Amino acid sequence: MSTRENIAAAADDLFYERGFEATSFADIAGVVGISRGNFYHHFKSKDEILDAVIDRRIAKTRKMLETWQAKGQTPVERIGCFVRILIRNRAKITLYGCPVGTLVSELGKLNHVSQSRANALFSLFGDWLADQFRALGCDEGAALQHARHLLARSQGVAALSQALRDDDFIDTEVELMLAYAAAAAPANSAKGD
Amino acid sequence: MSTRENIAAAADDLFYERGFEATSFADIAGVVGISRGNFYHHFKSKDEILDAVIDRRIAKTRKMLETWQAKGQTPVERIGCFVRILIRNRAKITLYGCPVGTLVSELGKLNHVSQSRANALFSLFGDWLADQFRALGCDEGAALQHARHLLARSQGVAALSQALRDDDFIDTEVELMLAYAAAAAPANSAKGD
DNA sequence: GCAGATATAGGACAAGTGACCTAGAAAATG
DNA sequence: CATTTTCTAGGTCACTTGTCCTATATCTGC
Repeated sequence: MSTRENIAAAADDLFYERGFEATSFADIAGVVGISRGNFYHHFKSKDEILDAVIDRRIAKTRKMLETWQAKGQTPVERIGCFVRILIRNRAKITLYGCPVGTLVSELGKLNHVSQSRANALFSLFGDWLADQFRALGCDEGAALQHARHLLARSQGVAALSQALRDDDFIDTEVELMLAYAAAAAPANSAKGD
Repeated sequence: MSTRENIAAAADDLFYERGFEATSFADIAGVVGISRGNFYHHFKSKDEILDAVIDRRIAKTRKMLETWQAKGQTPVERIGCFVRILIRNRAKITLYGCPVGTLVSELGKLNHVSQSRANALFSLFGDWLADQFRALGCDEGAALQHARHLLARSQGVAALSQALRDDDFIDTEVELMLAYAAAAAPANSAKGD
């Protein structure tokens, strides 16, 4: 892996674990094992590193969504893949929250130019989820609403699990979200509504 | 209002709008209109200001919950008061997220000593919500689960509304949460389940 | 009006920040 | 091998941070 990629990878972790502003060049340099002055050969500024980190996360997310999509499962099962990230990444989420949500929140408070770029991560998940609900037979409006609903629910679970520390809480909420997805198809939603 | 209270009030706003770490003494001094050196007559450190801010928020929250409790409404209506904070504070939430959630998240990433103190704010809302569900006839376990569920949902809505910007989204989710509360009483939950 | 407590201003401090520069090492290219 | 390009280390820069100090102002009780 190139030095540039090493820097982006280290920054990715640190921005997640400590936050963007709280992470210094010295911190990243310490992890990568290079000198501080060397940064500016690869990135012109800290903001440029942030953009590289966001690009990295977008690429990783895209790949992850494609994997879920290619598995040939039903839309409900694919939505299950999304929901179960909460379980798969439970340890880190309990400590640092959702990587997307906390970054967008911090950049928003900092009035940072790259907030809109970070929001693209939300759109990535949101659009993909909406596709699944459309595949379930939902019309455009319902698909969007369901997608945002699950996005919000997972954000909430991540945020609260950082405060609580109750492992059962995540499991319970994941089950509820899976049930929500299963009941979202138009034929079923009439019954549940 | 005393200078000490002025400092705490200004810090309260700034910590919410910009974040704890991103807010400097110079920022607070600018808002209050005093000199930087004057702080240390009222607070020994920045962390002490943070504690004062948390105390302030706890007191305000307690008062708010008491108001809701004293209104003599039904438990479902009281839960509605909680859910509708999202609408009442929509403008600020869209810009800065939930004051409780974003603070707890930031302090968690900073490994800050006062994170547990900030978590008390979550407990305040959580315990109160659990009381309402208990009043609805839910047993201890169900009441706790419902309370955390709504807490998480409201966190998620706040987090997502900072990214989206769609006013309809908040309204839709609030309606769904109100419906959830209305259906939570044991007699009704059997029907909905 | 005086003495003591309280409050305020403004400067100084060391430490850390992002940014920049230059000299030299390493790698690639001819 | 020589030369050009790419990379790296370490120092320096101006600036900001939280913290602390001292001199002055304001208020309070006698």
